[in-house]
Amino acid sequence: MKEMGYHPNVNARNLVAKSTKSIGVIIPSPADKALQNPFFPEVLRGISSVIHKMHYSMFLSTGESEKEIFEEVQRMVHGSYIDGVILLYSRVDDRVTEFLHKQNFPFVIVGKPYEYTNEITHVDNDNYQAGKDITNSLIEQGHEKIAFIGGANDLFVTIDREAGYEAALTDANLKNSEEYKIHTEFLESGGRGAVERLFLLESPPTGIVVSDDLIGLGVLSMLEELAYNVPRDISLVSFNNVYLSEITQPSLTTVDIKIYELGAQSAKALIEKTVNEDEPAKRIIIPHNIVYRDSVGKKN
Amino acid sequence: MKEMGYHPNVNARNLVAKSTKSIGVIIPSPADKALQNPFFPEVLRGISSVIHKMHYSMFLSTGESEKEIFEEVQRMVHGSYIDGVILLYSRVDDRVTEFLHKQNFPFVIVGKPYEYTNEITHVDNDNYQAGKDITNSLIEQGHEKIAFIGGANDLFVTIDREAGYEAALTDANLKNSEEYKIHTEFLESGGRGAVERLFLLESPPTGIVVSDDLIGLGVLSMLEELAYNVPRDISLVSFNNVYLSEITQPSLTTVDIKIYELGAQSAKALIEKTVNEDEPAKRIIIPHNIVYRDSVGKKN
DNA sequence: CTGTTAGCGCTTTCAA
DNA sequence: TTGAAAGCGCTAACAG
Repeated sequence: MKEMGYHPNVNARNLVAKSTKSIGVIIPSPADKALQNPFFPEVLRGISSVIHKMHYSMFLSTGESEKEIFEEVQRMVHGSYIDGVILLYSRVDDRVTEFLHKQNFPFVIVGKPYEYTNEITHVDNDNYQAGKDITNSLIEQGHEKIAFIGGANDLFVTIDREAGYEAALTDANLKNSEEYKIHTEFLESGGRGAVERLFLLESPPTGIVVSDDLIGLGVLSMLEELAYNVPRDISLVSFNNVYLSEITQPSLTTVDIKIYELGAQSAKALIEKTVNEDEPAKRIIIPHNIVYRDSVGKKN
Repeated sequence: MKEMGYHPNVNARNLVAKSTKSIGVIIPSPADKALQNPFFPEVLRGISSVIHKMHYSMFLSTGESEKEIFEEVQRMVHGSYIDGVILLYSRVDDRVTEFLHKQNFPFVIVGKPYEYTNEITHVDNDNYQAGKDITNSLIEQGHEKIAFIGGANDLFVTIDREAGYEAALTDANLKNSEEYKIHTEFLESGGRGAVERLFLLESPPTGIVVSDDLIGLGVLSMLEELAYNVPRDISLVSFNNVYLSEITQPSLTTVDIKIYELGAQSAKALIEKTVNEDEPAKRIIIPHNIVYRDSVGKKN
């Protein structure tokens, strides 16, 4: 009967099984910007590793706008393209999250949900603690004037890491001034001015905590142009431990947030959820650790 | 009838329509390595832009091994998960290409197919010409001793770019020596030795053509560690014009191969092929141009 | 234990 | 123009 060359038709099977063994992965809009950050390829790797192991497939959604994403998610969910979705972002007042939650459709967030924190399975780092740890690593080297440069501040990562930075400062009885905090998309020209202003201050910082390796790379380049030497004149630390941070000159001290693991665990949790209807919501925290490299010097 | 809240079921529709309006995108194995290179996120962007416009979806295949990829492609094709596939690589003696071609399944290659070049639709740059052009840009600055550092040399990109480099040298009556050519995966420690050896030569190069921005970044970092100044001591050019090349210190002169366009055109061609059974095979060449930045100096 | 049948949700065809 | 019916390829339920 099934001699050479028979292959089941997925659509027919899915139709009756009411399951597609596919999951949707949603990249934040605008996808073109997001994909610039090595964070995403790396989560994707993590996700796809377990996806494959479980014989699932992966639909990638990369809308250009929030609206486009929302529509695609709607289509995917209602059309039963997919069994579940992984959200690679968490934003304040996000329609997609709202929708998925209302529909009671299986989904997990990589990051921290804005609302319904206890009802939505999410996998995240302890970004507050990570912010504290990395800031302390600067304090331990004698730095007392430490600035913070972060990306979009409607993102929880930024908020949490910044809060950790502030807490570390406070714990060490160090000045915690607004002048020392910058929020910028580093690729924009605006970022440059902000960094320059930092050094025009009466008492410029000797250390900088940057919320992301990619921004860190931009800052590094800026600093070099402005003729500051890292780590001699100024120390720099960041987050993510993306492969870039190893290659830069000097290499970056950064907190390794285990991006791959973030992806793998989220996929695992999602599949469990799709398989078992009433798998409870949970929060999965991936431990971080600091990777010490060459961008930090002792305060002299 | 169709008041609020009706959504067609894709599987039912696909079953009868014999079309899924989905395409598979195959990332070369091992996907984890490949995804490190910003090239892929960027093609993905290009692909997804037209995919969305046409209301198609995108299946991402990211196997860890050649075998895994092959199996997934088989599953996707036979199970009619997808209407067509985009191959993001072209390798010598590739099973996947062989399979797709034998099956007469719609697919396009980003790059140059090894066999059946005239029967397989592919979108590519003129990498030979690009290699020539970028090498000439070095020659025009007075450089006569120019080295070439390339990645895996079973990839057509590398081969073509290297051939262009050699042609430019020959055309200018310059020395074309084997000692000047290195093939390496820059992330491996081996690469370092190879670069060091270059400068131990009796007559070390004053310019380097690197086959890829990512490798370029690695070389840049190495050079800095070895205390060579770019562009003062040595000039560096590369390929791809990935966002990184703008951010490095110094920024990289590189050939812009329009990665986004590569992706967009391949998706467009594929969809045409899936829609129209006997759309003829074609070769689509995306024009390149050189982006001049700060990594090149005049030979002094 | 093997074989037959109903039905998944849609589109397309054909009849009214 | 509108409505009923057949069938896409499979799985699950049921009968033999």
